[in-house]
Amino acid sequence: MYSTKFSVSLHILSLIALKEEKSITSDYIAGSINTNPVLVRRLMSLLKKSGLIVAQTKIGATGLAKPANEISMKEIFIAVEGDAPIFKIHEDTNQNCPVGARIGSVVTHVNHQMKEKFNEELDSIYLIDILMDLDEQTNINDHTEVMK
Amino acid sequence: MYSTKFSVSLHILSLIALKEEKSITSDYIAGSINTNPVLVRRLMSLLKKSGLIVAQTKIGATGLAKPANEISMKEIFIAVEGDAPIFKIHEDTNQNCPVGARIGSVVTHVNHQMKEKFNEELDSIYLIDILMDLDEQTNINDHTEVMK
DNA sequence: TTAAATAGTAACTATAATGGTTACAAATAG
DNA sequence: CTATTTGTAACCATTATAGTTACTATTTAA
Repeated sequence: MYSTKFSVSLHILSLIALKEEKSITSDYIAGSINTNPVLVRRLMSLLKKSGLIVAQTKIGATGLAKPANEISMKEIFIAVEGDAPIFKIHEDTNQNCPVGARIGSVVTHVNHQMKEKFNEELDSIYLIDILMDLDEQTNINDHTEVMK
Repeated sequence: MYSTKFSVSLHILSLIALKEEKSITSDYIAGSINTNPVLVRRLMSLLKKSGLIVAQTKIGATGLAKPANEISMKEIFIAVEGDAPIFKIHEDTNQNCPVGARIGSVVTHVNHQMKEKFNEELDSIYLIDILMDLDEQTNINDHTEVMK
């Protein structure tokens, strides 16, 4: 199972996208997630390096680096989890066994196939969809007061 | 990234499916993988519990529990990696923040969506495909001697 | 110009999962 | 019976994650 990095990043990006002030700090974001600001800064640093958000010292994140309908889950996932294959492969199999000698390339092929489909799916969902889902929930449920 | 359990399981299942003797032991399989027999037995135990192979004390695995064209990657994956969601979600978000209170169900939805596609893809590949790939490789490359 | 705030990062800790190993009881073929 | 093999328990080393403290660099704004 992949770590919480991806889902926490969606939380961070949503807060930045929906903020009403002109900027938002890692301290504030950490307060919404209920975690440590350093953890938030680490993820924000990755999101910034991947060109998804704009942030600067002293004032915090000023916004998304591009519109929410141009930021796909794939970009976000790769930014924080990397672009590694889906599963690990045991190297160093016995080359004297016909199966041991050939299984590597066969499972690597399956691995690539899985990864391709996985990325396709990630690439079919955009940050705007997340924001719309959040908004829908807001209308359905009673309106919670803005965090203080 | 998922562990080597899935790819090692494909190795194990291939050996069992292609064996020429009437049974095959965890010791022999471990020799082809180049790992420890206990690790192989642990995976074989899971594959047996999920109804994919038949094995018994003293003689080892006698074969697949059903034809290779009826064993999907999904069954194998779930047998050894479980059916957990794709990524972890940070619980305990701040319920006083409108985003913190609602992001959980939104990312859970994305998680399910990803998992569903992932399973669909796993369910489109069968053990017979792996065996055919192995066979194809055997015909292309020079024939390695059977492991002794 | 200075002071306060904040990002960015290094370093450390605790926890959990993985891959590997030793050891041994239970089962069973022969 | 006995030798073999599965099925587990228990342990260890390594790695990744999540969280934390502490510090430097930057930069707004007074």
